[in-house]
Amino acid sequence: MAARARRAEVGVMDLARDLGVSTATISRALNGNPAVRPELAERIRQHAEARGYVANRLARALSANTSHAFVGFVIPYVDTPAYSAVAAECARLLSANGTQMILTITENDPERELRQLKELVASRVAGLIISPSTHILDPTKQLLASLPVVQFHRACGIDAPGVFGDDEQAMAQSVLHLAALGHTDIAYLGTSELLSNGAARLRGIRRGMALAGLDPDEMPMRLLEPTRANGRRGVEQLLMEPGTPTALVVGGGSLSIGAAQAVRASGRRLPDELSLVVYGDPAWFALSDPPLTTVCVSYQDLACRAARLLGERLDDRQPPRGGATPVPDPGPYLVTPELCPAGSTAPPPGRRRG
Amino acid sequence: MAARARRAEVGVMDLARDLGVSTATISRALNGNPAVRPELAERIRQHAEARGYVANRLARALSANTSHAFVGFVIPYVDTPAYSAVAAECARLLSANGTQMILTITENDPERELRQLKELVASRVAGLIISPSTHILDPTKQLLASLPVVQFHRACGIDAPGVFGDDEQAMAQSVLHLAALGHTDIAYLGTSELLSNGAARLRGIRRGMALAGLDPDEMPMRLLEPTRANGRRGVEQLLMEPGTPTALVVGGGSLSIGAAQAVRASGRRLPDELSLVVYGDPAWFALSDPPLTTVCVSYQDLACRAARLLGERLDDRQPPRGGATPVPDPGPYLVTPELCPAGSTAPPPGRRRG
DNA sequence: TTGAAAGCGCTAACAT
DNA sequence: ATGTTAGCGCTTTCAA
Repeated sequence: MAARARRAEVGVMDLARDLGVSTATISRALNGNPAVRPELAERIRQHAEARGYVANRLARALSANTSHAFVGFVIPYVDTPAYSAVAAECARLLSANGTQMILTITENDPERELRQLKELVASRVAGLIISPSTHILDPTKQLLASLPVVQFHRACGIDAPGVFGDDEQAMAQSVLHLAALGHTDIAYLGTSELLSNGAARLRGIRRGMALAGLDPDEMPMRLLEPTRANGRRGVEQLLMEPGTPTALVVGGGSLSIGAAQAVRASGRRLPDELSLVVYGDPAWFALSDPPLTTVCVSYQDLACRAARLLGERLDDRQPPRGGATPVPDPGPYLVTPELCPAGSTAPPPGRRRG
Repeated sequence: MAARARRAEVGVMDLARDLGVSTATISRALNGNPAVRPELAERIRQHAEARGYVANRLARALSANTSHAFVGFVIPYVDTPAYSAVAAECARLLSANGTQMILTITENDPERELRQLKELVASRVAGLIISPSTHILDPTKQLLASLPVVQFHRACGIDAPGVFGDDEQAMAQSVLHLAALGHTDIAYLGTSELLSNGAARLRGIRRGMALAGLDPDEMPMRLLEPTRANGRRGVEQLLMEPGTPTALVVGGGSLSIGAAQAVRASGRRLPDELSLVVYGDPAWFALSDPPLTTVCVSYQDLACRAARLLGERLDDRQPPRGGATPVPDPGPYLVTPELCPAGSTAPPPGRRRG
């Protein structure tokens, strides 16, 4: 009997006919509009349920010209925890809000980013969570200015709130940690200064060096696009240079994985022959032996804030009148990474022998 | 001047008025309908571009009652490569097709899964790529029967194509590998038999045991929900049992990570005191020392096939008449994992000393 | 408290 | 080859 519930596609009109009321009443009841007599509303809801009615989100969003049906989630990659953890958390929070998340991968390609952003506004997304590509295009910036945006991990000079790791602070700390152990020859492998987070990390490193009484300009370093391969490459280059460093700090998650591999491949023993500080999610490094001293970032925390931030921004929609935004922008949220010292850092060889 | 391009929201009507043609012509031109005079079509496209027109996907999808605007991507988790790699690849392929991907995380909760699936059909998704939850609900199955679906990693007894790792084969191989080294006390830590892949892996293990002349029923094993914590727990339990095994096979990605950690924490040396075979993406285990013998799965490969499969299914839409599907269903696609022997497997202690 | 009717922005018959 | 005219399924004035 009930099994023949094929693609019947029940709509408001059907419900209205069934119950002898108007589509308007149906709509109101289903949206919890208090103007409907409670008893009637209940009956309508039950009937809708019984007939297996599911509202067409497209029609709804089209009609109510503003809606929370979709938000866009735009990231360079999804197969690294820095992004996937945030994606997971945002999906969860948005879903609880009845909003669907359109996932979009840019692979750090500015053209692709722009194209996909256009498609997203074409889908009338209520807002956007984005980790911008390195070389963001101008039209992209303009687009971003036209709707609620929350950025994370990377900032791209637009006027939108964002959540970021407080990398500068953490990186400085890691240098001081090494210096306290007695290291003076510290090398840095990090991410392009064109990335806002790359720049912040480098600033931190330099500040740490200065605070430790070392000359930042003497420091051997490599700034590369953040990939595992570059992590390996960077280590190989840095360890081949004259005046080999006794300690290496890596500023970037993917770089760190590659770097740790390369260090092991080079045969250098941690921490006897080299001290190593990596960056990222501790889970990545769980298997390495010895455990690595890590600048730990809580991506979960970051994700929560990003999602919540967008939630607030969406609720700011339709400020009744007047141009002044009542909610003061609290500036960027900083998630403070924590330096977790472990077995990969120790005094340098010279010190230990002396 | 051009800077005041506020939220002007150009629509087909505007373009039509500008150019003195009808909205129908605009629509046709923009959709590449050959019925429009090429010159006019070109002019229209240029004007649309110039005015910064972006078609409203919602209106489009609502009007053209069938569309490829959205597909749903439904997975239990996104922060593990088994899923995120597939998500990335699908997003890429779909995007090239002008389709947006709605990401949905079930966290393996059947209720949540059903709810989200309903929301997806409410958004009139053209199809679905899904890795079903463990205890899928009956209404969920019915829903899945009503639209093009491709499943991956896990099968849930619905009539839909899918792509899976050929785990049975690979797991059998790993047992044979250990047996060839001389192991007779082999333990297995795997995933619930309720999961299709858990069942397949266990079948493989048993087959391997039988082929090696060992009694599968004697084998110590634990079948747990696939999490890292359970990986640790399982190892602790198995290594505490009387008649401690000399080799351990782990069937599951997250389990493997936890297991590797627990083995190290237990102080057992690989491969001298214990041989270990893990399962999953080699990248996870890149840092472990010694390198782990791994059943390697190409998630990228799997992802490609899944996305392509859905592409085909979507093109099958609207079979003009007649009920017979012209394209024969090729059955499940199997991606064959590869056993990569490394330093974590060796002859058992007894053998070596003898 | 409810209904009638006008859209939302686009596509697709059906005319011309 | 182009225009006219209905819708798609819902929300939302405006009236009653």
